[in-house]
Amino acid sequence: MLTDRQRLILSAIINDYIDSNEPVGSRSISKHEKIGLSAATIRNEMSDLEAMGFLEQPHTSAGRIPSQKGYRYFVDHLIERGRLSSHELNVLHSLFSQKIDETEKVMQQVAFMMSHLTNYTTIALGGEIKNTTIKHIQFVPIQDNKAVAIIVTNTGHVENKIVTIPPQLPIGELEKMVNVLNHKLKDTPLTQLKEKLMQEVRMEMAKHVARYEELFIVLQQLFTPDQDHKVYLSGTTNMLDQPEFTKDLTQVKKIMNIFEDNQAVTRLFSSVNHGIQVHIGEENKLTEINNCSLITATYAIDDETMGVIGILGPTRMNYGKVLNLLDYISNDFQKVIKGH
Amino acid sequence: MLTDRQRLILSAIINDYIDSNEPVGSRSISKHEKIGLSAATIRNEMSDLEAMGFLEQPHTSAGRIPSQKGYRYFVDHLIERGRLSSHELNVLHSLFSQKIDETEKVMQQVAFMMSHLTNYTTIALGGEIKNTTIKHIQFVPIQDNKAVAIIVTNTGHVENKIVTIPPQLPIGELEKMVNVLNHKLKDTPLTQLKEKLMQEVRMEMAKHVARYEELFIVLQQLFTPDQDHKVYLSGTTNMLDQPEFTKDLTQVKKIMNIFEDNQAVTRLFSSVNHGIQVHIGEENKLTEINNCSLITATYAIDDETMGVIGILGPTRMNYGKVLNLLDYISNDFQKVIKGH
DNA sequence: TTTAGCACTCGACTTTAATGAGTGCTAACG
DNA sequence: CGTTAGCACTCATTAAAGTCGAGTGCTAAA
Repeated sequence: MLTDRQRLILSAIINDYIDSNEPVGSRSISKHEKIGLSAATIRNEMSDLEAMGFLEQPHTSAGRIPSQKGYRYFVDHLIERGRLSSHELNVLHSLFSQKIDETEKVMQQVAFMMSHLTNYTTIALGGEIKNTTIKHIQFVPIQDNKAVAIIVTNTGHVENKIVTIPPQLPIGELEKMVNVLNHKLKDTPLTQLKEKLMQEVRMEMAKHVARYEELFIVLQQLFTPDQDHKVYLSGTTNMLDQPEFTKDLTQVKKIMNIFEDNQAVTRLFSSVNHGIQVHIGEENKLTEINNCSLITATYAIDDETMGVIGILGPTRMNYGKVLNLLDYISNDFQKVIKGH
Repeated sequence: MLTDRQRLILSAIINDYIDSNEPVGSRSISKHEKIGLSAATIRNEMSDLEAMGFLEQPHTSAGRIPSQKGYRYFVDHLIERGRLSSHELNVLHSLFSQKIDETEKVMQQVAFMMSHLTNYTTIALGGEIKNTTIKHIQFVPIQDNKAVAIIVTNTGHVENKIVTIPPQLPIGELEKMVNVLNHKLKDTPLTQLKEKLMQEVRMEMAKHVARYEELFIVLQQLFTPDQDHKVYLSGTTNMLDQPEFTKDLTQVKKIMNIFEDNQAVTRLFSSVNHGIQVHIGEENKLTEINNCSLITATYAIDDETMGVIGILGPTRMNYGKVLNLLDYISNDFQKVIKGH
């Protein structure tokens, strides 16, 4: 579809634009080492590339900028993956050597480092429920009729929720229920939880526990998935450094408001697939970020998909750099969690 | 120190400036209903007020703006507290009627509403440890040598942390330790925790638990206060609506970066006293917000101080409105937590 | 003590002109 | 036939000059 020369030129234009955020002119391209052509020739090619939809012209007498289609082609075919710089490697290794135990802290740290290495906003989603199993369930009474329900998963995550206990419940019934729960639900994947609860647990409770219907209602409350993903953010203000956003603050506001809204963030990530993915401009779910690109990477521990890291920047973002970093993090993430 | 007339004029100027964000001129003040004076007279008074340090002049031929001292005097002596508007009351009542159980959710909700009612940024700090006591301690093993330590407080808050268990610890020793802990630490205020741990618990463990030194190290890790306050934010982007900040984005960046840094936030709130407090401009701990004002209110449940809500805006913020709202929330906060 | 009048200041805004990077097109060149 | 030099034209950006008006300080009169 494109000649080698056109690919070379397109690539040069996009790379230049990513650096400068200014329409790229024919003359500056013709000066590139690898291209031994005059500005006039470049102009002809540019004109063709524009006709094919890879480039756009902000106004008649300006240079060209990449179109969404241009970026897509660039990401899919032209991008050249480099090595990480020694600085990047140092930062990442310092991260890996930290042996942080709590997943929360790790997430926060990873997000922090990514945003600092890229100068884009990093969004990390934790706690994918796939393959997580229940390790332990417990109720701790805290007031007359309230108790904290605590659920521990095999990943060491602790979920807790305050529940109301039916009044005048005979002492011991709660304990019986907990026994049933632990017996029946231990090692149950969260995905099968609901199902198992409604069937096995219900039956077992009917056998052993007095007033089980009331208690069962409590359980249903407890296990209904109110949990949005936990969102870890870092570098949100990096948005303010991008000249394309600084010009229109209302847009930055809209974008940053997304960060405060867990639901919106979850929606944004709802179509993320396994591995590394690039969502360019209007390919994104939320119109607010239709001139941003979001690069997502799922990460896993012991081959269990755990969550997603996303890097959000302008469509004119440094795809190569971000992809390299995410590749690295994504592959070696378990090392961090497990402490090298 | 100030005549009644001067107070009236100062008040009028500040109120005008809060609305308009523009230097206030003598003519506009002389038009005020309550002031039956000509612009020339106002000018003389303004000149005096400036000499006394309550007003400033951006440049020779401009109106006056309040100085920090002016705001301080305004807040301390001139501010008139009004009633909440019916809209505000509605919003707050809808909040109170929600019966949300989890403190986390409540905090988030309160922050959300405050930021929407004020159009300033709201920062809520949860989990003041004063008067919180320990209700239950437990260890749940999750891998060979790891366990989740869970601490439940009387407020229903659950703290959890992953700890490493000494290798080849005889089964049962962990349990023994937990028994000791629960026995000795139950109902201990968090403030006395460290002390009690080092003395009573240590002794008791020495008696009953094998290899207690190793386990004790684990405990020390567990109870060291790594816990920054949990920070709930809402309306961070409201900063971008304030014209004084829009002009200098680097400043907004600095401010918003604080929000991402738990430590900085905690420092910012470190000097907060009981009740409602106004921190104007340079009175604030962090230089980044030296042209902001922070209004803080401690809130309590059952007379136990729980945490702080802070509203952050430009020094030219609507003190009256915010104070009214915080007063209300602060007094009736328990209702929300307890579900009316 | 208050006020009207007046000259003066100075930021904000508008207008105009100059600049220059970039294009498209045409004609010549190898 | 692809490539390139030349040239007229476009148009955003920047700078300079000029206008406007809100506001002040001071003086003198009520």
